[in-house]
This record gives sequence, C-alpha cells and structure tokens, in this order.
Amino acid sequence: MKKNNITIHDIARMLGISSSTVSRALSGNPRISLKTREAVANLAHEKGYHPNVMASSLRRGKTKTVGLIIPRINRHFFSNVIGGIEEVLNLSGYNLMICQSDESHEKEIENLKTLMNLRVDGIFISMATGSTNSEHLKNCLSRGVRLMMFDRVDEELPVDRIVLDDFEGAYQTVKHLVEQGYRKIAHFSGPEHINVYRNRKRGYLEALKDSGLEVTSGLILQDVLDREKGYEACLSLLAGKDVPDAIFSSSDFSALGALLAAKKKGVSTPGDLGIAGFANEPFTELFDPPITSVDQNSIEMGKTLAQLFLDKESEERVGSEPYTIVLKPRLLIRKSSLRKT
Amino acid sequence: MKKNNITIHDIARMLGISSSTVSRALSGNPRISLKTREAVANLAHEKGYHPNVMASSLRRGKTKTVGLIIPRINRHFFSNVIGGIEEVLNLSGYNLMICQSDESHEKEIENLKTLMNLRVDGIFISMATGSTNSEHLKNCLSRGVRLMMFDRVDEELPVDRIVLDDFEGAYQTVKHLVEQGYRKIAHFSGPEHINVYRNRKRGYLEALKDSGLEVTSGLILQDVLDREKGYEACLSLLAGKDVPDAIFSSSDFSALGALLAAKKKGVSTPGDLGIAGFANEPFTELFDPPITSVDQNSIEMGKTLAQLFLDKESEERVGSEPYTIVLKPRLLIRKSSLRKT
DNA sequence: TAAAAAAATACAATCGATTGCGCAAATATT
DNA sequence: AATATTTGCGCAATCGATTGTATTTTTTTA
Repeated sequence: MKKNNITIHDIARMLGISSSTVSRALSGNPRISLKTREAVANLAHEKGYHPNVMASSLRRGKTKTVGLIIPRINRHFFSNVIGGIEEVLNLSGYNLMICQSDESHEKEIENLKTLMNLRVDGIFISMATGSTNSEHLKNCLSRGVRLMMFDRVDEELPVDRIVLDDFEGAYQTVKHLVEQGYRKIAHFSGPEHINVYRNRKRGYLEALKDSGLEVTSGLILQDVLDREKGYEACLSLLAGKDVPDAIFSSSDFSALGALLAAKKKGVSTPGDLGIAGFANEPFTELFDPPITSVDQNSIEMGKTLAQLFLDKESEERVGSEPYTIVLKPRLLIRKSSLRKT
Repeated sequence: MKKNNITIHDIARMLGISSSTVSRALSGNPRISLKTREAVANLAHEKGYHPNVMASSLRRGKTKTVGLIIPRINRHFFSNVIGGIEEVLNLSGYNLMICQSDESHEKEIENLKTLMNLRVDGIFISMATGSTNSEHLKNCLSRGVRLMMFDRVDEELPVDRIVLDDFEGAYQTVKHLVEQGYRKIAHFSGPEHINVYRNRKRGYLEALKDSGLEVTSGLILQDVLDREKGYEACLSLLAGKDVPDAIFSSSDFSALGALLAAKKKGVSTPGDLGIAGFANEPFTELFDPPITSVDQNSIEMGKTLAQLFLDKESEERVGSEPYTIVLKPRLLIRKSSLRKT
C-alpha cells in the first residue's frame, strides 16, 4: 500500500492545530469545542482520512479484533457460527480473523501463534479432531489471552464455553426412533476425546436404556463421520449378523453415506432402515427421503459467544468466573425416520 | 489481552545489549555475531517472546495481511478459493482477513473500509451481486491500494484479474447436451451486470448457433440462481408452450431445483429432461441422478491469485501492467445429461 | 606498535494515534 | 479590578519494532 495516507498530523497541519486536538476531536471528546470538532470532521471526510488501526492498537493495547479458530469454514455449522459472531461483533466495531485448523493439531497451534502475534483481544476456538490434548490452550491462558471455546470444547479448562446440549439432542432423536417402532438402533460415533461425540453417544445409550432396549456393542461404530465411512459402515452392518433397523449418526455426512448405501442395497428408508443424522446440514432436507437431523442452533451460538465476549470485555473484571452456556438443540423430524404414518 | 507480553526491550535488558541488536538478531541479520544471535534466540524462545505485529507493521508500513472480500464463505467455490489462497500466502508468512459481503453493495463498501483501515497489503475481491457499479473500487485504487479481482470481476478496471473461462465452460456444456441429442435447451442465467453470468450466457448462445439451433427467448430465464427459483422456473417451463428437453443452468443450486421439480412432475432426467449446472458444488454428484456440472478450478484460482500477488509484491515495480489470467474450466459429465448410452 | 580496515553493537529517530499534564485564554465570582 | 474557574488546546511521552548512522571493539595490515 502506498504511503499517500492522510494522518492526523496532516489534518492538524492543514488546520493549524495540534495532532492531539485532532485525535480528541475525531473521538468526539467534549473537551474540544464543537467548532473545532466540526472543522476536523469535515476536513477528515474531505481528505478521505482513514485512521491507522495499527498505530491506534499499538498505543491502546487493544486491537478490536477477535480471532476464530475452527476446523473448517465450509461446514454449515461453522459458517453459521461465523455469521452469528460477525453480526454481533461488527456492531461494536470489532473484526474477526478467521483461521482454519483443518482438523490438525499442528495447524491449530500455528493459528494460535498467529493470533497471539496479532495481539487479538480474544480467541474463539472449536477444537480440531487432531487435538487430543490442550497444552497449547493452557499455554495461551497462562499468557493472559482471553480464550473462549465453543462446540468442541475442553470441559476441564477454566474458560468460557458455549456448547450445545448434545446429550439432549441425541436422546430426543433416539427416543423418536424408538417411538417410530425401531428396536435395533445402531450408532455412528466420532472420536471419544471430543466432547460432542462423547455426549451424543451418552444420549444414545441413555435413551436406549430408558426405553428398555439392549445395547449391542456391534451396533456402535467409532469414527464414522464422513460420507465414505458412513457408506462402508452401513454396508457392513447390513451384511453382518446384527442387522439394525435404524441408524442414529453423529454426523449428517455419514448418515447420508448410510442412506446411499441402503439405497444401493435395495433397503428402503424409512421402511426397513430408519436414519437420523446430526447438524442439520442443508443437504439433509434435499434428499429422497429427506434426512432427520438435529439443528445445532449455530447462529445463536455465534451470537451468544460474541455477546458474552463483549460483555466481559466491557466489564473489565477479568478474573470473573468462567461461564458455560448450554444451548438447546432442535430435532427436525423428516421422512427418513418416519415409519408410522 | 494482558500486558505480560515480552518485548525486545525486555530481552535486551536481560542480556545487557541494545534492543536494536535484539531486533537484528531475531531477523537473522549477519551483522550480528552468531553468538549474540543464538543467545537472543534462546532467551526469546525461553521467555515465549512473540513479536508485536502491530508495532512491526506500523514501522515498516507493511502488515503482511491480505484482505479478502467475497459474497459468502459457505459456497464451495469460495471456500476452496480461500483454501488455495491460504496455502500459498501462509508459506510466505501472510495472513488472510476474510470478509463477507453477503451479496450486498453496502456491506462490500463497509468491508473495503475496514480493510483499508487495517492497512492490508492487498485486497482480493469477488464482487457482490448487489454491486452494480465499481465506484468504491476506483476509490480504493486511487488511494494506491493493491486491488486484485477474481471470478466476479469488473472487466474495465485496471487491476489484476484471475477469472475462469466461463464462456468456454458454458460452450462445452451446451455442445455436450447437443451431442446427447437435446435440441430445445433452456438456460437459467444470472444478473447481466455480472461478468460470469454474461459470459456463460454468451457461451450458451454461441454453442446453440454453432450447432445450428435456434435461440428461443422464452427458454432463457434471468436471475434464476437458487434452488427455489430453479424449482419454480422449471415448473413454469414444463407447463409452458415451449417445453425444453434440457436445461443448462448457470448455477448448481437452480439446476438442483430444476431436478427436484422435474422429479415432482414425473419428468425423467436425463430421459425427458437433461440437466447441467455450473460450479461443481459437492452435492451435484450425490443426487440421483448425479448432476452434470462445470468445475471452476477454484483451488487453483486461489493459488494463482496469491502467487501473482506475492510476485508483484516482491518485484516492487508497482506500476506494472495489470494481468488477466484466464483459467480453464472442466466439464464433469454425469448422469443427468447422459441420454445416449 | 601505530594506523587502517572490518566487525559488532549502540544511539536515536521513526511509524501514527493516544493521553496525562500543563498552560493560556475566556468566563465567572467576589 | 483582582482572583478563581472553566474551557480549549498544545507538549511530549508512549506503545514495540525497525533502521540509518554513529561509535566502539576487534582484527588486520603496514
């Protein structure tokens, strides 16, 4: 960028006043007379003055920027969270620096470092699958960074957290499947070290128990989160000796894979095999049959996250107790799990 | 962020040397003895020194940050472009500041302002549908901002451009439909003021002409880009007097809408109605039938964009002629447009 | 051994905005 | 009219890193 940028010094010189006056005038400080303030505002506008954020940040020790670390931006859930965060943050003049970890621990550490160098005022993070420990986060905390976690969180760390009631979402879904008459319900799960998958599985188990159904370990498949894995898993379930009559998947992608596999094998959904996913990806309602899923209240999560950050930021009392806010999921019943008419 | 950050001055004091030496040592300046450089590096590492990017940017007039303005991050095309950009940029230590215009002109202007305040070293932009003029971009240029456009570009502005050969993509697709025996091919288009839709339509028209087919104005529908509009448009085409036997859509979303509408009406695809979209959204290959589409080479576009930026940035010769790089599309023929066996 | 050359480091200004403190002018108070 | 307030503004330091120009130290050369 060329250096033809106007500074407050330029404005000061043109008006024959000092740069401190210009600074105060621009910020609307009442110690400066209205006449001067207007003169400054006019000239600034006329000359196209843009404050140098770096200089201001350096001096004030605040960047008015928040960093966001997420596994992937092209997941419906995360892009919605981003939307929610920006909606709230932008109103207060904050910017969002988005980083993708690509589910890799190393990249997550790299992102963290980048954001720390940038001296962002806060960091929002949803952990990568690859992050099996939180040393890097602890490191951050010990430096005094304002860290906030959402969705995929470390439940031990003393930080603010916004999470979905994954247990509840899973519980309701499985209960719904049972109501529809399904009795042998399989489950596609994710890595145990990630809270959301752990909790969804807990919800699944609890719902089975409360319904008087038996838990069959062969029906619980770990690490089945993408379409390919879902496809394979479904095929092997259908070919196995414990054939399920429904699948509750922790991921819409693997639920879709299962649907495609069932279709391939001539197994009808929802008749012979009920299917339900999780996350309410847009594609779920477009397939035939549309796939039952759980909406994660993603926009709300983003907004809540940002609002909590802003609240704490304005309060100044840094040492306050960390909050954990739990949002409610919403079960979206679609044809793929509707057997009764 | 708390102020317990270590600075080069702290390191200098601890080592009993000057901060300028520390600065040079950290940057590996050979004027500093190896012994000192190592001592500095060690202490910096030990104390967890993180350079203050703001201070450095302010002094050097370079932020090592590039701004990106796109309509939406959750479009497959754009998130891939982001991936490509980051892959190249991160290697050179640059960061990417992502802004969404939400297809709104006002937001685009707002984003531009934000990025200018941040003094980013360059701005990559793909224009919003709502932006019917480029005054805001001209404004930017006159301030000396290094602006680069991609995909949805202003073809008049003196800036670097990376675009897809939309004409070619459309031409090939329509030619393919003709080869498959389709004769009355409809077209879903987008706003005329956007280059990509204009060029796709041109490709469509040219292909019809070269195939000796007549252009029927009733078969060209403007502003049919999302699923709902595609659905409606297809219904009305099927109910009209000029019923097409194929649809070439400028958007995968409206192509999907058309597919769903055809299915609803009992019109078989590809038998009675061939369908082809544009953008190679992931869902296109998952439907039954999978939808023919045109891949936009999105990752490559991002990489090219970033690489060109870096090249020009290192060359220093700011006034060089703007480039326009045209990438080739790739037609992905799938079942939705395959009538011959 | 003294002078010259080279190597290693220090000094101080700078980037642009902010802000505590102080000074001067305008207004109010006695 | 003299003093006390208030109002409006300028001075200068500061944030942390960078860099042109000394200055000091070490090494080389005559």
